[in-house]
Amino acid sequence: MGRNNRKRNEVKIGSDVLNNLTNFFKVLSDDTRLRILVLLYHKKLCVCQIYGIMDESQPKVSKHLAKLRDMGFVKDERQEQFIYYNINIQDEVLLNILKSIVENKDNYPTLKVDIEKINGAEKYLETCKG
Amino acid sequence: MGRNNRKRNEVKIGSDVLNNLTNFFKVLSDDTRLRILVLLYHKKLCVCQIYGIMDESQPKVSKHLAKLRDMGFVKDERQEQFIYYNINIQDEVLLNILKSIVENKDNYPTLKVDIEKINGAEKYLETCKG
DNA sequence: TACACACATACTCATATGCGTATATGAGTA
DNA sequence: TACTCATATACGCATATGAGTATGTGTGTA
Repeated sequence: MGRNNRKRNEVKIGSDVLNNLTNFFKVLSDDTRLRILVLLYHKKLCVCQIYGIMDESQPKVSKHLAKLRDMGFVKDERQEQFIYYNINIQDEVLLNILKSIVENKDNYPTLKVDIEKINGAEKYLETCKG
Repeated sequence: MGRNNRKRNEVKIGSDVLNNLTNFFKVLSDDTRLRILVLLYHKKLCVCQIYGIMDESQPKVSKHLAKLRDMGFVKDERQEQFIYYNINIQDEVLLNILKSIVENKDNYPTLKVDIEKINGAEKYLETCKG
């Protein structure tokens, strides 16, 4: 159930009927969030794995994860010491967009490298203990 | 050749390899631009037709068109008194995203209405003469 | 109960974004 | 050349956004 009773934002961004779409594109319009979503599209990961794989700072990744969570595109879940995030998108149009990006990952070297690192994701748990 | 020798921005936004993608999503993250792109995906239109169909102000539409043009997603072309814009996207991934949105226009009432108005686009030329 | 670890958040700052209003520009025409 | 029309841009404003640094929070463990 996520971070218990900690404050959540329950963000409601925009007011137009196009909300679903434009909010999703707002999310994808930032490199960090795009990379995160592509990662989570493949596999549930904990925060330290994510910023380990992406080689970004913990607060940066954490903040973007919070935004993704508040906008409803990912869900968090504690497992022992770690908090795992997984994707939470049902909308077919949105899923297809992610799918299409992933299928063409060869066009996007950064994403490709990220994805390749997923297979060694456990390795990045060691990243945390430092 | 567009607006002749008027200043053009030749915008170069972002620096990452993900540019193509994230810039496109930046474009789509604004309702106005999303609607414009969806319109132009169907048919070449002049400015007054666009803001007529969308029922938005001329400067607002014009400014977003300029942005779309500077980012290379549309092209402009004068035909007599009017300046027509058409879409200028070759990237298959990006085209597929638009295609997918259009195919699911039933989910997006605003887009659906816009698209339905395209068939009477000539009518909106009269909008201009006012 | 105190500590360590994984993660979240607050704060500050610089920059970007979108809007409305007013005005400029350039092509065509009288 | 003066005028009109379609479109583009400038300006000022309010708000949003992202980054880094520092610190808070809660769970598990010693």
